[in-house]
Amino acid sequence: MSIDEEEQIIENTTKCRECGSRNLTTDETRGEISCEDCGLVIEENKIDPGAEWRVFSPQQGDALARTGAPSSHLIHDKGLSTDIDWQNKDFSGRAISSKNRLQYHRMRKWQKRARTANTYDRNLSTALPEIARIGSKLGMTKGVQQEVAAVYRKALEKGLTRGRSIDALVAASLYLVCNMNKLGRTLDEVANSSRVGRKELTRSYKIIKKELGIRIKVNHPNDFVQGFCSKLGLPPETIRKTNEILEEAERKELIDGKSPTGVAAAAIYIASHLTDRVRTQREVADVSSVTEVTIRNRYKELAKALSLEIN
DNA sequence: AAGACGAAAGTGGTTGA
DNA sequence: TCAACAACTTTCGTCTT
Repeated sequence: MSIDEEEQIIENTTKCRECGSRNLTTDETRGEISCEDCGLVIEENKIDPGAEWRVFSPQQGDALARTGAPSSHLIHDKGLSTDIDWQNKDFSGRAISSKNRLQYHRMRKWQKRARTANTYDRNLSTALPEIARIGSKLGMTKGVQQEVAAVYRKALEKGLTRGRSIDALVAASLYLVCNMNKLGRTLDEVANSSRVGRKELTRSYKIIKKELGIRIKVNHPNDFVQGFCSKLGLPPETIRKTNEILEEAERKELIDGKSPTGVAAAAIYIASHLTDRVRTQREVADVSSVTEVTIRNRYKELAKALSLEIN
């Protein structure tokens, strides 16, 4: 790699490629680096599954190298099991004699069976692909998906799957992790991406939360601003304005008891007008999973209390 | 025609007896 | 377990641009 290329890479991770700002924040739990000014996610999945050492000579590389793929919660045995290869070659690549082939075949068969023998593992081998499926559908990073998998494992160990569908528990774990990390995914978004209905999801969600003793701080409108605004393609300026409005609203106690998405949506709606990047109530409603009516109601309250006029 | 407005009735969740 | 309740949704007619 040339010096230029190296500098380019360093540049890419210290400066926003959208607005050029150097005002970046690192979010450890999400594994994201994002721009404070425009909200662009610069780097996701920061966790580097590669080698953590630097190598200065080939000999040293060999000495340091451990073996195998990185461990992952997303594979039902964490990727740590050994496979008997389906190629009829031995470890050194030589062909296996025909005499031994039959024996190898039997070994493979039993290994495969044994690996998913107990219900725990069999459960995981359906659940984990599902986590990956919904996770990527919702644009979650691999790191977050791993966290979901970890929560799911705990639920499984507590025997929460008994009598419940795997899909429901997966969706619930996923939603839980979203809430824990303030990822701003709504209940509806998760329900729509999974195979379970909203009702089933909330039920499992409550159970899993209670049984695992996880406390979630109630969502704040701020948690959704970033996400909604980027879906609406709104500039940093509008995001800033939205946050100002929310801050003011909080001081005047207009937020408690209201759905945070509704408040966020209304604030964004107002901000979009104030900053001349107009979005309709319909558009804002669509990305925030609230109705126009709710936006109107919140917006009226906000406008009145903060004496804001939009035209 | 599109967007905003508001009334009215319906829905699902929470609370408290 | 049930009723009361607030927040929110759905639906629809009307007004404004």
